[in-house]
Amino acid sequence: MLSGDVPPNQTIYIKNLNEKVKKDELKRSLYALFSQYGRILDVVALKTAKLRGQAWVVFSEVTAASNAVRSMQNFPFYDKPMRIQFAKTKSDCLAKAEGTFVPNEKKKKQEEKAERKRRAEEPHSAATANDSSAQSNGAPAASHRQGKPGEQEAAAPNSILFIQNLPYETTSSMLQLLFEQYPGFKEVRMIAAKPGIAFVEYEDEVHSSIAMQSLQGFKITPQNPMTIIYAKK
DNA sequence: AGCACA
Repeated sequence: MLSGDVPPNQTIYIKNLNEKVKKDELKRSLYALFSQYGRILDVVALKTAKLRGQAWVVFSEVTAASNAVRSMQNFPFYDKPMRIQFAKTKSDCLAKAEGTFVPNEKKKKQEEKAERKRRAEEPHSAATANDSSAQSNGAPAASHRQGKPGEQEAAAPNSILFIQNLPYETTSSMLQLLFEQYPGFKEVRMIAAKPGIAFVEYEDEVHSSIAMQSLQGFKITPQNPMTIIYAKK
């Protein structure tokens, strides 16, 4: 019904993703965005002809996946509304975890597919279209639970937030994806000379406060729970 | 639109 007739499971399938976004950035942003809902075990995205614009996010809990499907449905991500369903088949990382992983099946499937295609196109032995360009990268690993909010002393409320403890590789566009979820968002500012921190501006203190509460301790990587305080005036 | 992971 709601989620494309696939029964709930730990993996969500996302389509209608912006195909211009590089695979690596896409994975990181998806990780950042979806770790709100629970521990993420894997993010899979391929840029092959048939798999671009789609991704899989594997959660450690079905409930997390369900919440993600519900809450992030049509979320404007890189200017395109995400379409989210449950994945049709079990992710390899889950099969591996429970010891039911069968690497042969995958090979067989690929062969069958290639053969079918070959037969359909040409009865003779033809060359196969080899479009596999998949590679793994420094993708997300399992994260810990959401940390408790930082214990820093509260400055006076301010429409500008000061973010600390960001991973070195954080970009302002990544932060924007995160912070623009909350109403009143205006802009993210980072300083090239000062990695690990950022300023995020909202229309007023009310809106900045809500975002602060919501994203306090948010982890872009498992080692980096962000600390958010009001910027000094 | 499109359901993979090597």
